[in-house]
Amino acid sequence: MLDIKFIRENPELIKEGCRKKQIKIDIDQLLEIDKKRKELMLALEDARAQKNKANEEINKFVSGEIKQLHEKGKKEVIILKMRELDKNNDRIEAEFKELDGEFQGLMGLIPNPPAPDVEEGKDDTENKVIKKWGKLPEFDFEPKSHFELGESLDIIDTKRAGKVSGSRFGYLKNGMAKLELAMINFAVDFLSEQGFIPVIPPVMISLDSMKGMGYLEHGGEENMYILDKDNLVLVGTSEQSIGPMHKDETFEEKDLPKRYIGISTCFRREAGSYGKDTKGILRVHQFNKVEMFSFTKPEDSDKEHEYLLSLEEKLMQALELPYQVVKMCSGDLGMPAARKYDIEVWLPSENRYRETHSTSTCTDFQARRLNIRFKRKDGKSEFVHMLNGTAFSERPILAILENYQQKDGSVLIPKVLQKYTGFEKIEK
RNA sequence: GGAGGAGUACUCAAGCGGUUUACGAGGACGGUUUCGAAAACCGUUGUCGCCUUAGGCGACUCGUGAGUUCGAAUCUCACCUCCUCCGCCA
Repeated sequence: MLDIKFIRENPELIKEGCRKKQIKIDIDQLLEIDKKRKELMLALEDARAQKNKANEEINKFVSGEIKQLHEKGKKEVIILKMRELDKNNDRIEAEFKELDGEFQGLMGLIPNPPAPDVEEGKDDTENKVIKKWGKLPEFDFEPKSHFELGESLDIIDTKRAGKVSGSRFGYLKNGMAKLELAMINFAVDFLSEQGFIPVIPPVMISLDSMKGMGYLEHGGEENMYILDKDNLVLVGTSEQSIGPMHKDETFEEKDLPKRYIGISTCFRREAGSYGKDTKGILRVHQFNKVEMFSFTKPEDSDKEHEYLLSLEEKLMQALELPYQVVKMCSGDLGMPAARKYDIEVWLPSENRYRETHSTSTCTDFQARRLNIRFKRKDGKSEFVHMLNGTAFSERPILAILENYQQKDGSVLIPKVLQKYTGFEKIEK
């Protein structure tokens, strides 16, 4: 949700933001509705004020004295007047509610405009690589893909998962299961040291919460598992569960930035990705992820975004995996994001980089919807800024398998993870 | 699943149809005082809007939403959340 005051004052900027994100919304129509809505609101307030005033008249003649009024026939006159006021009130209120519904509906569809430094582009083909790190591995043998390794080492089982659950699921077994736990523990330890608060959040959240995070509009619900009977949604990332934690709350200025690490399973329907990445577990309906989430003051959010990116890089560097950083163009940003960076890891089997991390700043967009504020020293309250970023998911493990594979078919474990796994190698 | 009880501002907490402008206490912030601090005292401490120079004024706000009434924190209904007891349970 954007600030209507800001839209009134900067309509061109908002129009440009919508265009850059390739979302069609008639801002002029919105402003027209806003104007009428405001007039109606004033009329409604005035009508209510009249009613309240008339009521005060009656209040002057409480209990016993009201009988006196009655005798004089004055009560009937006042009450008749009240009925008139009531009618007027109801009429304006009904009119206002209708217009307000229209207004809120339109407001809910306007995306957060891209940050000024984000380049315009239509889709992911126009994203820019801004950094490369690490040396690509060289093999003196034909490297296997993660799913070939998974099968030969008996650590990933998609066949049986197909039998039990369907496509895009997998069993992680043996060394793979331990490696995943090791990576989660490593990330949690690393980020705890940075002051992040570890959280295992609910993975089912209310539709309201999901709406507050801005992921239900513009077809977003297509990618979610919605539990109709219970009005719940399975989260696609723990961000969706952590953001609404502080709904309707006001932080003290000294408590910001507030940083969390969410550890959760994530669920995605992957609608519209038929035929893509069908082998192995690169793209699955269910995976575990460690996620960073920050609440900051507005003036700190850009700095925080760079900080989250730097932490993601440090994590990848600790695993010694070659990666590149990609800055997303405007057309590839979601509804709430103002700026987004991806980290893509090198996958030898595909001979290209694939996304493992993503960090976004949503500025005050989500905070406005969820009503999350903070109080400045002078007592004024403002909306916080909210940011998120991946620490680790299952994809980096696949990258470990492929980048650390040996000629004999075994896989070495990155040094930093060895104390967590308790072994240095996965072998048959 | 059954039976009860409760949700009031940042926190605790009174009020249970009309002198409520939501009592009171604590916390936080600002001020007076002080060499400085404590204490004391005086303010401020929800959201939206209108007119403005200071500063006024209005609407909304007692879990949420409807309803009864001239008038609702207070009465009625529905829903949400929490607590206690019973049952079931990792």
